[in-house]
Amino acid sequence: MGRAPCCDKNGLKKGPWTPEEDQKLVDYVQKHGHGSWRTLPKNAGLQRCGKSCRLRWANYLRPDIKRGRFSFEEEETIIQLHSVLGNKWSTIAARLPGRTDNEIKNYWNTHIRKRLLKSGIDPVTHTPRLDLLDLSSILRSSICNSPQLMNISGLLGLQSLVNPDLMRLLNTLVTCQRGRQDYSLQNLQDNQVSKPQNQNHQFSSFQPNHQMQSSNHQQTPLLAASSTAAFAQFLNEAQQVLQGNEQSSSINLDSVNSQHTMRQNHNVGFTSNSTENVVHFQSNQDYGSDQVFINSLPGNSNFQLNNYINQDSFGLNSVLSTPTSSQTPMNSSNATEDERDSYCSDFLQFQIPDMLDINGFM
DNA sequence: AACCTCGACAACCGCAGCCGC
DNA sequence: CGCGGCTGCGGTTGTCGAGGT
Repeated sequence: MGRAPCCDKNGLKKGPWTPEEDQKLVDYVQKHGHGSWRTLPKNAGLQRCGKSCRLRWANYLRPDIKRGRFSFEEEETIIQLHSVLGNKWSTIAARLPGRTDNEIKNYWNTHIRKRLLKSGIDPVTHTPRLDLLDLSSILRSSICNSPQLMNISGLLGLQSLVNPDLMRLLNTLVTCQRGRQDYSLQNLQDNQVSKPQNQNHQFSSFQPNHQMQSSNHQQTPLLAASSTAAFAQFLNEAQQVLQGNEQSSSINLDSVNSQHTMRQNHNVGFTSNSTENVVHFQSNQDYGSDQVFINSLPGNSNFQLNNYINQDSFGLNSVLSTPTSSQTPMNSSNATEDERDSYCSDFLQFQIPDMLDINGFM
């Protein structure tokens, strides 16, 4: 219908607001309320269009606006809400008192989005991105850092707790992976000699990423395709085992560290096209009790990210609840940006190899 | 010291929906 | 019911300062 411009552009100022303009706007709104934004600038003696005034008031001058950096709880809430609502910034802002949609949008684009990408998560779909991931990174350090790790159950120290079939499957995967390595066991051992500290970390394969990086950088990078094929083989065998294991379709190691249950688990599920079995690499936030469990789940056959909140499998109710304080490295207002990065990449449990340039995907 | 790059965030633009006339 | 104005919303751009070269 040929929309008229929001205001007469002639003679109206644009760009950053001066303190004098801010004061005029604040004084006027406090005395009269904003009323009609269209007529406000004239009444307040401002050479601005009403739209500009409304934006300035709503995003900056409003008295109930909370300034300063976002807390971890706020950030967590934003991520959860965004995974459900998408770019509904105003709706998200309604759940964060004192924060504006513009502020949240900016924070998302400059902080959270990049962090998710760095962690291998598509910020739009909140699912892992195969094109960014090297699945082998999850197990690589184990393969390369410990000559005895061909026995994964030994690596995990869990023989008495874990279904031996699961251990055999993990061994299969590791063997498959290892067969693609160009270097020999001797090289691995030499490597180990050069990094004796790793022998003290039986759980090194499931250490948070920031603890793995130094060793990873010295490994021969594996192609994602090869690791995907290996993983497909692994899943195929997993399916067979699970089919023959009807009494328990869920092999869950949660009990191993049940004392460290967390309020929120952010689980990354790898699913195969040929099976509904999902392998979760789940990281607890205490940095010391990472877990692996295989679960038989119905549903998607694609890569998926499941956010389980209080056992509510991504229910809207839990997402929309006001976040409560949780014991994380992020709670402290003293948490540094690095700590936030480390934490986030930990619970998302993905790591983009440095050699991959993800800028092109951003 | 000058220049460049990049991150952060304020502000603008244009579209869509709502509502009153 | 349709038109036009107003507001809200989301995407994008502009500006500025800090840090690096």
